[in-house]
Amino acid sequence: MARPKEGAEERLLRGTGAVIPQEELVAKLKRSAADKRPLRVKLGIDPSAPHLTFGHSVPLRKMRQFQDLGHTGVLVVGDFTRRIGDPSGRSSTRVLMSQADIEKNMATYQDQAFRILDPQRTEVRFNSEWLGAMSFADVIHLTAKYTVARMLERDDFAKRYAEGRSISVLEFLYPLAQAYDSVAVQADVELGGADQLFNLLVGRDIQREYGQEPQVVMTVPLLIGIDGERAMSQTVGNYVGIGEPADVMYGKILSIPDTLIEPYYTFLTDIAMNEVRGEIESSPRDAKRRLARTLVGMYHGVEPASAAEVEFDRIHVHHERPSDVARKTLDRSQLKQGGTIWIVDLLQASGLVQSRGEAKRVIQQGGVRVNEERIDSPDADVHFAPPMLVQVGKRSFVELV
RNA sequence: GGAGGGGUACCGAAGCGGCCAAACGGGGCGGACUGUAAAUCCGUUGGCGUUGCCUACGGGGGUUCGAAUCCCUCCCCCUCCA
Repeated sequence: MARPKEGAEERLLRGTGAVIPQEELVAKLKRSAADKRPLRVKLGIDPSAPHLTFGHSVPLRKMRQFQDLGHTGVLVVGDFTRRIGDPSGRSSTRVLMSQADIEKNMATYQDQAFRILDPQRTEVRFNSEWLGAMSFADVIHLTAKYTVARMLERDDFAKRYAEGRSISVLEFLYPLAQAYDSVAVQADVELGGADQLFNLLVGRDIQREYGQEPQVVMTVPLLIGIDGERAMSQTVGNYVGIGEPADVMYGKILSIPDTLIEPYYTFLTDIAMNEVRGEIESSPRDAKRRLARTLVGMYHGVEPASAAEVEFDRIHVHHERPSDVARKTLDRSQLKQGGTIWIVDLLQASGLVQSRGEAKRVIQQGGVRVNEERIDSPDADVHFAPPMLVQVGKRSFVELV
């Protein structure tokens, strides 16, 4: 099982940020092969949102690489920490979550995570298992193993402290709790985003305090979201979900700014960079289409990927109606004498607008078409002859029957 | 325990007695343009067939012809000092 193949190290190191310390990783890999004992590779996940995104996929893919070499992936769900409150400090208003919500999110998480991971080599653990069992005395013992000065080494703590902004004691407990997770699952390696570096390092110290060999810390860069500016996040909305439908996924990828094409190839696909670099330069459009096809193919299959591409071209390049339009039934009591209906009522019935005011607005702005014909007056009545294709904007269609 | 700052539309943030359905920015939506659902530009952004009415500036009460703006009270956040 766990025997390093030719170039295994190189492959594991590709696309990583910090690997601390690299020699220890090499040593652990060697020993693992010699003892036929898989390494335990930990990744903590926050169960606060219902979907995994391409951002999550970066460390998950790294974990998969370890699994392909025979190692064990340990997903640690931060259900306990999540129930306690906000770890970030950037927003104090994060809502606490109930166990039921967490479990609901976890169901979709696992389903999505196993599109990347090898289920046979994955352990899923909830940190409430051990953190929930600790007594206050246990917690105090844990806190005694780390100093305030060292906590303040963390960038955002240092900065906030210097600026006189508040840092709650709870926030000091988070890195400790996460570090204790490493003790509990006996992690050999911990993966995380670049922003997790400090927390992962605390894990090493705490493991040592508890008499364990410190884990190797491996970070991966934070993926920039599809807005091209901020890190991918569900809160911000600039994300692509692993579980999203093929056509949505395809469209989102195609909308990324050109500067993201290269990093997305690097961190999200297995395609060798020298294979695409030229194309990114010479024809970003084609490079991006290939990227979209590749990624949709990875999560949905080759067939759905090309179908998504065809559909995208149909709607956005050729400006045709989509092949699959939602259908709604019109309540006939809204018809006037003579079988006509006020256009505003028609739009409301279609569900494409939220209010009459919005209906009138989009009409005045020239965004409404009925059976391909632009409607230009908010006072218009139209003759109702099902089926009718109602369109608002470029990409919202409903067929009324 | 003391001192102070603040809660405004989806979000951030101005306004501080009538000209406020409320500046500005972000987001959203529509249009133009485009290889693109990117960027850019323009417009629009509470509800109601609607020269007006209703709902809205943390909750409740009050002053006034008139309140987001003044007063009382309650709730909640934040900062500093101890």
